[in-house]
Order: sequence, then structure tokens, then C-alpha cells
Amino acid sequence: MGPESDPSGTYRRGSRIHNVGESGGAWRIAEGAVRFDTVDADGRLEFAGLATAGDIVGGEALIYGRYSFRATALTPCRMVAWPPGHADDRGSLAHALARAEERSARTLALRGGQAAERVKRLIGMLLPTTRSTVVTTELPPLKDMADITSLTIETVSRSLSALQRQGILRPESQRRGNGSKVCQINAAALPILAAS
Amino acid sequence: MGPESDPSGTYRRGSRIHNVGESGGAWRIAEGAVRFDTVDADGRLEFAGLATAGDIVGGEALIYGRYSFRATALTPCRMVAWPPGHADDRGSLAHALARAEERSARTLALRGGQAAERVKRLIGMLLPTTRSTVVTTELPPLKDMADITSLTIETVSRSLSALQRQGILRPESQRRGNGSKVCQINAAALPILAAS
DNA sequence: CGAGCGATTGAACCAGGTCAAACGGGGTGG
DNA sequence: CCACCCCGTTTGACCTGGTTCAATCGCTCG
Repeated sequence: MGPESDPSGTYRRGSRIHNVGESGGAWRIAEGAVRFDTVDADGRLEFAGLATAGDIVGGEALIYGRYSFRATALTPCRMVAWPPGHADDRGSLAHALARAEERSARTLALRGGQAAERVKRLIGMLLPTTRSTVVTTELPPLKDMADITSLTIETVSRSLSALQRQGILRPESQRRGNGSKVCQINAAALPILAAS
Repeated sequence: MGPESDPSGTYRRGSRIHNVGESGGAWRIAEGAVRFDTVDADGRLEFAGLATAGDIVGGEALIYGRYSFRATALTPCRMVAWPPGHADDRGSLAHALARAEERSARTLALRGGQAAERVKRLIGMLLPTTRSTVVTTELPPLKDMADITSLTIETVSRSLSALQRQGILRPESQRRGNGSKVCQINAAALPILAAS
């Protein structure tokens, strides 16, 4: 909450939002996707969660005063302070709790079933909520997609290639610079639930 | 909330706690473990979460008025109404939110890594919190353990056999009646974090 | 231009899935 | 009381989807 670490604002793909043990408040994701990681004793990172637009980040800090996870932007993000000072805390909190359970269930689903399905579902979750048929998005690095789905980068790459062959995905301006990939996605071809 | 569906009380292994769409309130698990499932259009169940002692069940009903998941007891459970009428709602809610994120991360971990590790971690989560070295517990049906870890029952069975061979697990009175299994577990041999 | 980094692709291997058979014990009906 | 069935579990043999290892590519940056 202190102004010393006001996270409101935008984050570039790959940039750190907060780290384990830092103090600060909670925010809501207005746009983009965020990954959480635990950091164990020897500094090893382990994927611990995925949050997208509308989800709350750093909710645990409301209680512990410190963040339990490391949060990193998977795609360009915009964050706003939460809960909004003026409003009904109880309602906001209960709502955040409900969303958290939903989010958890969806993330869990990214680690079950065949590789191609998992990648497809993940892309579905990363798509901006503007529901047009064709969307252009910058996908996260394969390493992130691999961590999230509990696959290897090679398998994720092969799955993406398969999606291209099926015409669901289309490389936009080819991969750019550091290898990051921008794609056109035929959203209609992805069977997404787009809940809530 | 309404007395028409007060879930306080005990549930046997395998018994339904609530179903999708039913109305009711939230509870805290005093003892035992619960699995959540989503139910899709054609009635197919899909594992959606795991909650253990201290976790909140049905938090989404505080907002939606109805449950979004089906909840089933994995092990004998005792539930109490939540939040406790008297106390600080805000604190309870924020605390529940923090726990939900933690729980989500741990459940996610049950679907990553080698089969034997996953099963070991799962057992670690199901152990009663009384931290003696050797514990006797009734494990959930293999089907449940398989759904949770995203493995097959055959693989779970083989993993359990391996744990027995390593002396970490010891079949108590052999499997009983319907095949359910009671084991002695050498808790000291399981590398658990037992957080919070 | 060369170094560096992420992505891609190929080939060999293996952990876990799949299929199938058998087991153990409780419940049921004769 | 016993024969039979049911259901969850166990174990074996085989198969395959995904991992692993390794080589190459595309693009940026120094």
C-alpha cells in the first residue's frame, strides 16, 4: 500500500512485478497476464500460478504484509491498485476469492490432457478479452508456456507449429528480435469457455 | 447460511458435500480433504481443486449464491460454518484469499514432475496435521488420486507399491472390503513443507 | 561481422499410458 | 453356509507421446 512500491502502471513482457518477501499492496490486472512463482531455499523458481485480466495479484500481502510469490508479466500488463479505496471491501474480497478458485481450476486444466490441447487452452487464456474472430497477440516466451503447462519448450514449439499447420495460428511478422513471437490467432477456432 | 443446507458436520470418504448450482454458504474444513470438480455440459466431471484442513469450501457461494463446483470428501471430513458469525469478516476473507493462492500453487505442483514424486506430494497433503512420525490414514480411492495428479490409476498403484518397497508406506490391515486402502505412513520419510 | 539468445527441427529413448488378466474381500441370494 | 458377483486394486506386456540431446536457424546487438 505504501507509495514506496506502487505498482500501478504498465509492465513489459517479461518484467518483474514484485518479488517474494517484498512489502506492498494488492492490485488488479486491468490488462495482460501474469505468472507467479515460488522461490525455494536454493533460489529455484517453480511455477505457482497464472493470472489474467480481472484477477487480483498479491492478495496475500493484505494479510502477511509481504508477497509470497514472485510475479512476472507474461504479456504487456496494466495494473491498478486494489481494492479501490472507496468501495465495499467485503464485496471485493469475496469476489476476489470466487475468482481465485475459478482461476485455480483453469490453471490446473493447463496441466492435464494432451500437449496440443494444453497449449491451445493456454493461448485461449492469454487472448485479450476483446472477442473478435481474429486477434493479434504477442505470445510469452516458450519457456514460460512450458513451465505453465509442465511440458518442454520443444514440445510447446511443436504444438505451436501444429496449430499453424491447422490454420488456427498464423505467425504475424515472423518472430522478432529475441525470438519472441507475434501471432494472429483465429479465436473462433479455439474452443474456449471465456467464463465470467 | 440458510438452515436448509447446513453442511456443518462430518462426511464419509466419498460422500458428496455439495453440487454445482445448489445454494448454500461457505465452510471451513476442520479435518479431512475435499476435491472439487467442474461439471461440463454433458455431465462430465473434471477435477478442479483440492482443499485440506483450514481451507474454505464454497467461497464462491458468498457472491453467486450458488456453488460453482461439486465438492466431495476424499477422506473423512469435518466441516464448520464460515465465516464464524461473530468475527471480523474482512480479516477472514483476506485470509481465505491468501490461503486460496497457496492452495492453488500446491495443487498445481501435484501435476508436475515424475509420477512417484507427485503421488508422494499428494500423500503429504492428505496427512492429518498431527505431526507424529508415523501416521495411519485411509487413502482416497486410486481413481481420485489419479484425477488429482493427472496420472492413471495403474501408475498411481505402481507408485504406491514403490513407496511400500521403500518402506515409506505400509499397508495397515490390508485393503478392506471395497478395495479401499489403509496405510501406515512414515511421515518423516516424506519431504513435506507443511506450510502455514 | 561475430556473439548470444530464443525458437525450430530431427532422431533416439523412455516414463507413463493402454490393454488385459487376475486378485481380494465384502455383499447378496439361494 | 456357500457360491457368485461386484468393484477397486494389482501386475504384466506392449505401445506411444513427450522428453532428451543435439544441430541449425533468425534476429538483435555490440
